[in-house]
Formats: sequence, C-alpha cells, structure tokens
Amino acid sequence: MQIEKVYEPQRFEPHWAQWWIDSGIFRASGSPSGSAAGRVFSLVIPPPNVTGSLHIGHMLEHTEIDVTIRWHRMLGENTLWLPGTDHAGIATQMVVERKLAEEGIKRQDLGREEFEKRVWQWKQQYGDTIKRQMIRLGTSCDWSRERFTLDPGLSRAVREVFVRLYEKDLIYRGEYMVNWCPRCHTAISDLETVHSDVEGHLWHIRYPVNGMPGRYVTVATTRPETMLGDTAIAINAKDTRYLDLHGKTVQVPLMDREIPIILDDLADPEFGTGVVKVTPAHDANDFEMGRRHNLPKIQVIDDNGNMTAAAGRFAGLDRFQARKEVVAALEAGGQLVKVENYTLPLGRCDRCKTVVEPLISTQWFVKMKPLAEKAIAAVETGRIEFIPANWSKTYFEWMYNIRDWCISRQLWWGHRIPAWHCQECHEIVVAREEPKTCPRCASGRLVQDTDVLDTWFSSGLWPFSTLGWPDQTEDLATFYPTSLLITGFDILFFWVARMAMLGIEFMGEVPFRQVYIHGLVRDADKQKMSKSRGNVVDPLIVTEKYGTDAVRMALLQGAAPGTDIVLTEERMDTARAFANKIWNAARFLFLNMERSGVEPWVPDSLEQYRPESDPATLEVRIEDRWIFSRLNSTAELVNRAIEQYRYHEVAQVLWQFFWHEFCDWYLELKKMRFQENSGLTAGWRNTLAAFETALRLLHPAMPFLTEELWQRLAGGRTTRPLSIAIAPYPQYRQEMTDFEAEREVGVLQEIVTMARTLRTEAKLDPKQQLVGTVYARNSALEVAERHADAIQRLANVKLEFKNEAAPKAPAIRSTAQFDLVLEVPKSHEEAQRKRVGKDREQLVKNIANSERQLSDETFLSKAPPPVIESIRQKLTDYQTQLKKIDDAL
RNA sequence: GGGCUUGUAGCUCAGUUGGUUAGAGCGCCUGCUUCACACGCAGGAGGUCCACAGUUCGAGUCUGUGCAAGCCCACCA
Repeated sequence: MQIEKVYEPQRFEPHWAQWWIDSGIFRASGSPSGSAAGRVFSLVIPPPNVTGSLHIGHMLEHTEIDVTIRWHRMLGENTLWLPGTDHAGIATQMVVERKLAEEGIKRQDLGREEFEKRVWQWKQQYGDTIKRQMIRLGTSCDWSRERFTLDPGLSRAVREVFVRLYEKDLIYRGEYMVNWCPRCHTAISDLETVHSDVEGHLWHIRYPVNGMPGRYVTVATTRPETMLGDTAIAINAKDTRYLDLHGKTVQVPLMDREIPIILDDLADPEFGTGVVKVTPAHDANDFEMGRRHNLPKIQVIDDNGNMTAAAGRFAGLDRFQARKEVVAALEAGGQLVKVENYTLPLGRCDRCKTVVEPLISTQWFVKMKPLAEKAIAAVETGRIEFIPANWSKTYFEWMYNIRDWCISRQLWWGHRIPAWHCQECHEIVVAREEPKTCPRCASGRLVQDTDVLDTWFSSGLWPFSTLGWPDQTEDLATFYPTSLLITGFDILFFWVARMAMLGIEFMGEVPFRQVYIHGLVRDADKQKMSKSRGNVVDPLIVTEKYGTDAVRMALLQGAAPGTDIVLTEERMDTARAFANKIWNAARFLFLNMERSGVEPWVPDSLEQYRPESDPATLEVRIEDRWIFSRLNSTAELVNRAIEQYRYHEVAQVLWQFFWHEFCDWYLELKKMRFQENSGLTAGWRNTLAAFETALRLLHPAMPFLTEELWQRLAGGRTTRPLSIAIAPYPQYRQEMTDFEAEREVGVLQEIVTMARTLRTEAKLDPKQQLVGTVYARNSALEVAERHADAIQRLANVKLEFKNEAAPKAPAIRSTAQFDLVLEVPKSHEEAQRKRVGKDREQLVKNIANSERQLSDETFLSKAPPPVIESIRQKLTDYQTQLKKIDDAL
C-alpha cells in the first residue's frame, strides 16, 4: 500500500466532497444569506448522534463566501438539514451588483425591462461560475426559468404564506414612515438600519409668532433642512414658559407659511428649548404627531435624497447641500439663534452605508404582535431552548418591543409580492396564481405589484419550505420540527426569530427545539470579518493552503460557548500540523503493514471489537489493553462534550488523545512489536482496530482526512459501511475500562519521563545508554521490571530493580511509590542537587499547606470527608517524598 | 438611555456544580536531522487569576462596588 510522504489535502478533499453527495450520504444545506461575511466560518459541528462535516463554499471568484453543512441523515433522528434556499438568488444578485458597479449604471436608469434583459445576459456570462458554486454548495437551483428568481418550490411556499397571512389580516398595506435608502432606492426594515453616533450640530432657529410682534419661539433641530416641510410647532402643555402661546400660530422662516402651535407630550421641556418643530413627512415621531393632530404632510426630500419642488428655492439640491444653504439663509435672515455641537445617532443602510432618509411611502407590512406572542411563549415554556441560555434574554427583549415588519422592497430581484392592482377600480387582489380579471370590476387590466419581498421573508420559511410545504410530504412529517439550529447571533432577529414566528404560525409547532448560538469569527485583531472591512479570510485560499480539515479544527478549537472565534493563520498552522500528525501515524502503520505482510483490514464489527490476546502468552499486550481503555474514556468525554455543545473541548480531547497518547506512547510502544512478515497477528488486529476507532472518533472534526485514511485502511472490503461518515460513532463501553492497564502504563510512563528528565538535566547525550536502578517496596517494582524492555527503548536506560530503599544518590527522582536513580558523571551532580532542592522547596510548601488545613478544626468539621481524605493522602505522599529527598541530599 | 459579554502565562484562550502544586496551543530557552512525522522528538522557563470589599472551613470559580474593553438594542428634536 502506498502512502504519500506529504499530507496533501487538496488531493482528496474535492473527491470525497463530490462522492458524499453522489452516493447520497449527505444532503447539503446552507444558511439563506450569503452576505454576512462574519459568518463565513460559521461553526458547524454535528449534533449528538449525527455525523456531519463542514464544507466551505465560495461564491463568485473571491467576492463572496458561505458555509455549507453536509449532514448525514440518520434514520429516526429528527435532524435533517436540507438544501439552502436563496443561494441561487443571492449569487445572481451579486453578479448584478458587481456588473452594475463595474459599468457604473444605476438600476433605476435602466428601466425594468432593460434591467431584466441585462441580468439575463450577465447570468449567461457568469452562469457557469454560479452553477459550479451551487453544485459545490449542494444547492438546488432552476436555471431553465426565464426569470432569475429562486427555487420554484420556495416561490410557491412564499406565495402561500403571503396569501394566508393576508387572509388572516396579518399582512396589510399602508402609508407609513419607512427607512428609505436613497442609493438602493428601496425601503429597508429597522433591522437593516445600523445606527452610529456622529458629531453633528443642534441648530437653534427662531420662528416669529403671529399676532405677537417681537415674540418668537426657538426650536432646536439637528436637521434644519427639514424645517422647509414643517407643518406645526409642538410644546408641552405643562411647560409654563409657553402658556401664552396656546392656540397661536407661527411663521415658518424662509417659507413664509403659517403653521399652528400644538400641544403634545412628545415635546420634552427638559430638552433643548422645550419646543419641537414638527415635520410629519420626514421624521417618525413627527409622523405620529401629525396623525394625532391631523397635520398636513409636506414632502421636501424625494426618494433620491434631493429636495422637492415643495422646498421652494432649495428645490433640486442634494439634502446635505440643502442643509448648508438653509443654515446660511437662516443666518443671513437673523433667524439662527445659535449652533451647538451635538452627538446624534445616525441611521445608515446596512448594505451601502448611505444615510437613511425617513420617508412616507406605501409599503407592505406584517403585523408582528400576534406572531411574536406565540414565539415568546415557545421560549418561555421551553419548547425552544437557547444555548447558551442567556440569549433568550436578548430574544425576549426584541420580541417584546417588536414593531411591524416592512416586507416590501423596491428591488428588482427576489420573490415578487403576489398582489395585483386593478388599473380600473384600484382594487388590490392577493392571490396564489395570477388572476385573469378583477374580482370587483371584472376588468382584465391587472398589474402585479412591482415590489419584491424582503429576503428574510422567504428565509423565515426555510424550516418547512425546504421539506416540501405546503404539500404534506413524508419529509415534512418526519423531520419537522428539527432538533437543532446552529447559527450566529448576528442573525438572531433577522432569521431565527422569524423562523420561530412563521414556523409556529404555519406548522403549529416550533421549527427547532434548540438553538445553538456560536460566536462570530474574528480576525487576529478581533475585528468581525466583513466584506467591507476587507479582512475576510478567503476559504478557497485558506483551505487550499491548510486543508479544510485543518481550518475546521482551528475553528473547533476556538469554539467555546459564548465567545467569539479568533481565526488566525497561526491557529490554522497548528491545526494543519495535527492533520499531518494523523497522516503520518497512518503512514507509519501502512509502511509497517507492508513490512509485516499485513493486508488492509478493519474489524467486522466495529462496535463490538475487543482486544485479542497473543496466542503464545494467552494475554492481551499491555499497550493494547491500555489504548482501548484510553479510547473508551476519550469516546466518553467526546460524546459528552458534543451533547453539551462544548465543541472546543471536543477538539482538545481529540487532540490530546491522538497526539499525546496514541502517537507518543502507543505507537512508540508498538514499534518494538512489529516483525517482518508476521502476517495479520492478534497484535496487528488490535493495532488496526485501535487506529480505526480513533479515526471514527476524529471524523466529525476532520471529515476528509479520516475518510481518506479509513477507506485506505479498509482497502475496499464490502461488508463495512460505505463511508466512515455512516459508521457508528464510538461510544463509552463500561467493559472496556481497564484500570489495571492504565496504572501499569502509568508507572512505565513515569519512569520513562523521569529518566528523560534526569538525562537532560545532566546534559547527557541522548544516544548514550545510561544505567539506572528502580527502587521500590511494592507492586510498582514488579510492574517496572515487566516493562524493562519498553523503558529501555523509550528512555535509552538499562535498568536494574531492587526491592529496597533508595540509597543516597545525586541523580534521583522519586514518587511516593518508587525511586529512580541514574548513574551520572560526578561533574553533573551540582545541577542535580539544585534541581532536587527546588523540588524540596515545593514539597515543604505543600506539606505546610496541607498540615495547616488538617489542623483546622472548622475545616475538619465542615469539609466533606472525601476532601479531607484526599488531603491526608496527599500529605502522606508529600512526606514520603520529602524524606527520600532529604536522604538523598 | 436599556440590555449583554469579557478581563487568567509574552500572545490567543480553556478552567463544567467553590476543594488547595491554575491548564492548552503558539511564542521563548536547551538538546536532538533517531529509519511515520522538523507541520517532528525530548526536556524546560514563565501566572500577586483587573482592583477592593463580602459570603465560606476553603474563592480563578459565588455576591457587591469600582476600573478597563467590546457588543447589541433604542423614534426624543
């Protein structure tokens, strides 16, 4: 059997990825949004009893990346992750955005028809790239359709949900203040608006009061240009400063318009001058006030962010330019009282960072209160559980303060709203299929609403739409509700909360039982990875360089619950070293199999294997007993860690076991067992079974490498499972625990380590064989003697064994059980003495500490007996060792 | 303004229900190119667990206050 000297993941990873899909072992899934680069390396680990693997995809030549999970479908387990939803749409969207940017065109300049034509061309041009990507992601998409929208099954589900919500009166269309992005030319939801504090000004403007010559009111505003659209001035009824103004009107400076002074609680006497200008068309608060007082709405800024004709002489100016000119004009006219520096929160578009303009427009909304109530209850009653649990607090906070969700977008891709407007009678028809005639006036002139839905609307249907809903499919019956959702907190509201609400509403049951929230991946400077920051790790480059398994392992190591994951090249470097270590352990075994004439082999029953005894001695070799006992503990720890979502611990335990037990001790011990042309002996079967079990343990963490090695190890046998991915995951078996073997190997390890330390301290050549003696008056002596060969090999020390007390010697190391004395040249005695002196100091400290406690009456009466007992035991050990050291000195 | 999180070795972080010599990886120091692996092997140095107070026989761990850093939410001009 050939095994390459260098570990080259590129040679087998693509092969297995494709094979897993082709052979039906995995179905792929992905999160619906590919845009949040912070989730690029969303940590994906299989839930309990499910084997899975992470595959990192890459969209569109280094511009976008996403993660795909391939889950193994386990019969009877309600954990199935299905093809992602919107990947095709998102990929298209990205092509479009890129091309628009490249060619410097705006969508609105093209017109819808021309736009769609271009999109089609670009799609042809980039179709192969996208398609390749989709295949790699395992995502379905339908390329034969004329329109570039999404998966047809999903489109159907989206229409169905929309119609049902509309029928239940949970969707309405209305004129409201929305966050408008003048660049994207669309309304965006509250969640897509990001706030940041900016240094601004508070301009104090004087409005003359009509009928009261010389009387003015001064208002403070951060947006003077909106004063052009003022339709009232508000004061608090309780504000004694302005009692004389009740019922009066003021004159809007620069506009020469008369507006009323109204009384409203929103005017806070404590803030500014206590007087607020009211601009119902450009501020959410003012909009509400305008409703309460029936004020007219004057729109002075249009949807491009420019001043409208209503802005008088400022018409046509950009809104920021208009601000400057308005301020200048006010100043010239003496109406500007003063300017203060002021820090204010400014909303920007999440996508393009353009300052959001609050505008009145007609949009589609979902009523959230009724949906939220059920979703809150689901978490309160524990039907949905967050891990870590404190995320439920964040969830509640948002849910309790939820506002209606603006779902219409003026974008030109995505799912179009299934509503048709009658051109004759203006009736709005919401329907699953395009209506032929208007149900009210029978006119045939129906035009579909041009808006599309917020992408999260369709994403929110993911848990059931991917299972075939609205059809009552077998998948739906079997796999809804799913057991676990693994995701990042950055989309808790966008996605998780909405899946919860929509799932409960349409399925009558929660979409998932548990939500594991992992940290965001951050770069070396702890910055969130994002496209705009440009600090995104490119998975194609990184997986090419380190291997997918190594990247995955690096993520795993940093995946402690509740913390972010810092992904650095160093970490991936060491993870690759680990992968290489596994590879070379395999290489070592394969080379020796060849020498011994052993064919590829794995046990018939992976779950039932027990180490076999040597026909000559009728005993199981100690190292075999030991490694199976260690494998067993490792399986126990790993399984428990997975159940508790302690993924970093999974990584740590696997690492520790494979590197520092399997390689450092087991394989080293095995080196002296292998013989040329021995054939498949019991010892070989034990070795291969142990390695095979280790591979299965490692598989969820390092899927590609373990599949490759496992297939080579099994060498094409047909009775085995098709893939390591569907082989049983090692479980704890009580009968495999072998305390005796662990103790024996423990003694061996101690002696070897002690000998090595002594040797290094004495600065002796590793190649020079030393002579030493083990002194003990208990069973440790016999154990040591039995393993003299192994000790000699591992530490290069020839040992004698004496059942007596250790003599005074310079090079001595002691445990409570035994002492090891090495013969070293006199010149090195001083170094030894220093060393022993240091040990002694520590022992004296420990003894004092233990004695203090054991003489404390309160401690003895209050501490639990096992704790007291363990301290007594330790004290005895310390004292024994101290005595030995003192004797030696 | 409301909520959340973090502060442990030079760096990045573990440390489960409080139990007495606080761990890992990287980095650093020493020695080794030993026939699986220098992406390696062996050995080693390095920490007043942010500060103060409290609870307790016992605190890195629990409570409070303070200091420092970060994140999320929020319509007050």
